[in-house]
Amino acid sequence: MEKKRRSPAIIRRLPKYYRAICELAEITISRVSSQELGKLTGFNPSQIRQDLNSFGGFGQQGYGYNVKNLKENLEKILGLTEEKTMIVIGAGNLGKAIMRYSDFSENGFHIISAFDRDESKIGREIGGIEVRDIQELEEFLSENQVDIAVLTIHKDVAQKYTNICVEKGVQGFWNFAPKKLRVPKNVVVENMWLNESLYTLGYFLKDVKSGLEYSEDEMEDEE
Amino acid sequence: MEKKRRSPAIIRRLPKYYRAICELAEITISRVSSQELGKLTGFNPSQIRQDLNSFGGFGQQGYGYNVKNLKENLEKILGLTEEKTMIVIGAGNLGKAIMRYSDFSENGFHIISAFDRDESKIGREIGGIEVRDIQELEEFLSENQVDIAVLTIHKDVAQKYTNICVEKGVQGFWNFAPKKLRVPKNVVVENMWLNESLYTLGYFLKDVKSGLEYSEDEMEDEE
DNA sequence: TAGATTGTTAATCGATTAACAATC
DNA sequence: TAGATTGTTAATCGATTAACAATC
Repeated sequence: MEKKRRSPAIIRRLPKYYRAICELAEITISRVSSQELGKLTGFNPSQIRQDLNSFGGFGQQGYGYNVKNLKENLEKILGLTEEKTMIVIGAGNLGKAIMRYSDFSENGFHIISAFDRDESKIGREIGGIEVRDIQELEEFLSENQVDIAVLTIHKDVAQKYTNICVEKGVQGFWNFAPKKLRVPKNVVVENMWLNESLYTLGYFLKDVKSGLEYSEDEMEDEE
Repeated sequence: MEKKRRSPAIIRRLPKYYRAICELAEITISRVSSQELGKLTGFNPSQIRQDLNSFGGFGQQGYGYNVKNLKENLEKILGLTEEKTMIVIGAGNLGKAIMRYSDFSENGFHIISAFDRDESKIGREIGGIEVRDIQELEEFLSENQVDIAVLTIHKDVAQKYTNICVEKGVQGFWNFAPKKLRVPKNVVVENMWLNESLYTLGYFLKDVKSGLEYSEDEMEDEE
């Protein structure tokens, strides 16, 4: 299976292919061409073929891709069939929102605990997940295998708790704190920076408003 | 000021430059070179100069960039000095988190109302913002100028409320619902898709784990 | 077999980086 | 003036798209 170039750009398209394929599977469509997949996702058919082919020949000439088969392959590539453990560090509004958002566990992402320093939160259960004293983080990590730490704490302490997690072998970080983290090479950080996203939106909005609707109302997919 | 090529890639770097410049301003550093800015942000100095220059000659040969000046220019470019109104559609966990996150208003992004269909939420105040009946959305939009709608509702109704907003002149959408929206050309959508982000993290994590720490422990910035 | 559509190589396009002249 | 660093053009690199042979 080890093939070809695989840039982060490719990887970020995979979930989009996966979503489209899931929708097709849901309405029990059994085959799809790169052409059709392109229509659904907004990507170039050629690009889709190349992306998928870099992971293996999932298609069949003259036929296209088998939906069920491709779905399974994408799940395997993305690792959605494997069970992953997560902890949430910082049970504030955002942390709570993530804890209550149960959809992740459908794809193997399980939150097994949350941590906070706030007395009033410690001991409570949110979305069926216990909130522990952040003081116990290190001990918890010694006793539990954790794949991903979700950072929903203040940016000023994000690095501190990242270090503790790294020390204890956590290799994945989903970072909502607007702070660039320093981590060792074999550790992965995925940033979810709300403010940067909003600023970007603000720019494009300003842009479009100053452009004064040059082409009124034609519907098109965003992106 | 109208100059050069400005790809989305450039625009998405601007908030990163802005953050770095803010940090410098905070510790009262008055000048910075593209070289130093590169160190702080992880971008190539050449790229930084080109990016900034596409908006105007903010620097000075032999000196670099004046921090205060560059900060102001970035604010102007990003439109952070202008006041923007936002509404939150869907006062669930995520919606609430955003309503309580007051930092946005520091840069001119003001949430003026929220909407939900849930009786128990309607009439309540969250983070100082009133939650209204979603039935009143259309009326509210007729009476209030809204720049950005934050979509934190279920994906199945995201398009429906987007249409209402578009109809009433809303041109910016910050979309947390995992659903590609169809909008007219002069409307901007910025997607914040948690699940795609998490899937991507999952992939890279799997990748790094299978790579089995080929180069133990060297610290480096992520990204 | 003919038609369709992939897999894969080649061509194009755009974005990043290097180089250097301009100039503070 | 000499040194530094931008602004800007040119070179490189990588990613996207087109083309087409392979093959179901």
